[in-house]
Amino acid sequence: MDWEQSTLLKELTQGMELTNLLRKHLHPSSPPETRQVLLDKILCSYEKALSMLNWSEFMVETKPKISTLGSPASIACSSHTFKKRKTCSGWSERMRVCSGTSFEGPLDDGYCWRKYGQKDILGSNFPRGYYRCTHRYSQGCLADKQVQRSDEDPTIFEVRYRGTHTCNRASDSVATKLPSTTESEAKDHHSQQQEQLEEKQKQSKEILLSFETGLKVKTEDLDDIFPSFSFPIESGVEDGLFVKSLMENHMAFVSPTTSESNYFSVSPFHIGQNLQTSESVLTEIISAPTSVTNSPIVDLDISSLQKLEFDPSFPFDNPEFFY
DNA sequence: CCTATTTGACCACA
DNA sequence: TGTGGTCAAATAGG
Repeated sequence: MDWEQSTLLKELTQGMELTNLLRKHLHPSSPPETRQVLLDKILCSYEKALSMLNWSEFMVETKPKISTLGSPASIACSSHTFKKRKTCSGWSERMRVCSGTSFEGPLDDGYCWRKYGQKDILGSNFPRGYYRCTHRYSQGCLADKQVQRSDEDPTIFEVRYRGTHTCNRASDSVATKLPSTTESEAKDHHSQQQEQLEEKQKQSKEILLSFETGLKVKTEDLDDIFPSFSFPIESGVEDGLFVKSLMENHMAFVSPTTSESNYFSVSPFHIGQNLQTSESVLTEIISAPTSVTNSPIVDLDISSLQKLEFDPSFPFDNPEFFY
């Protein structure tokens, strides 16, 4: 956790320094663009710091409790095959990503994941893939996800997320902050790889965009499966986290690839910002169907989320953002 | 070379 | 002891 602490400290310190810098540029003679850039950078720093704190807090708060997630078989199979097994806590609720066609493989959610395992799951027809953020060691990003093809509908992928992304893809192309003896040579190679990566993501998103109309993200409220488990205090946290994961994905799904719209290539930390302002609304949307006992599945279309993702105060007109 | 994936081994936990 | 999660060596691929 030393890395996390130092990064947190660094982000907060940077935020303070930038604020001081901004103060100097408050003069009307100073160009407004500079203020805008500084403001954006400050927000970026603080959001990153907050994002890290959220993750730590989440780890502490949810660890002792039993996960509200059922076994993977709980959804695919009827309840008689369900085992009340404590899965690894801290996972977000399940999201079901449907491609609408027989589109091969799990959908690209905009992040770089590295597969580290695959396991056949008892009672499931399809194996579960285990992924972690590519930047786990380079940037200490602790985001994880599990992907499993649904038994009911093989075109649907059930995706579960754990942790939030603290990585910053924008910083990849910039020289790495970590001390490295082979920095210069690694940098060239890295930026080259980054280009390939971006190209790959671009292609995926283009495909995704063409699928947008048929794309569905569903969640299931597992309180129906765990009626005896009620965590009124934590449920808000969980909803928030779930929404965060959901937002991150939708963010990726709707990301345009054109160069003129930089906003959508923004880091997840900004999703967090928007999330905080609109969380109650989103939570309401998502938790509303929990009272519906016979249909716990929620369909969320892109447009409803897209509206919420837009922050009217966001500086759309600033091309320097994240550069 | 380097990075990503595959896959059997290993481990923790119930 | 069985299961799900993770590790790490082997392998693939650019």
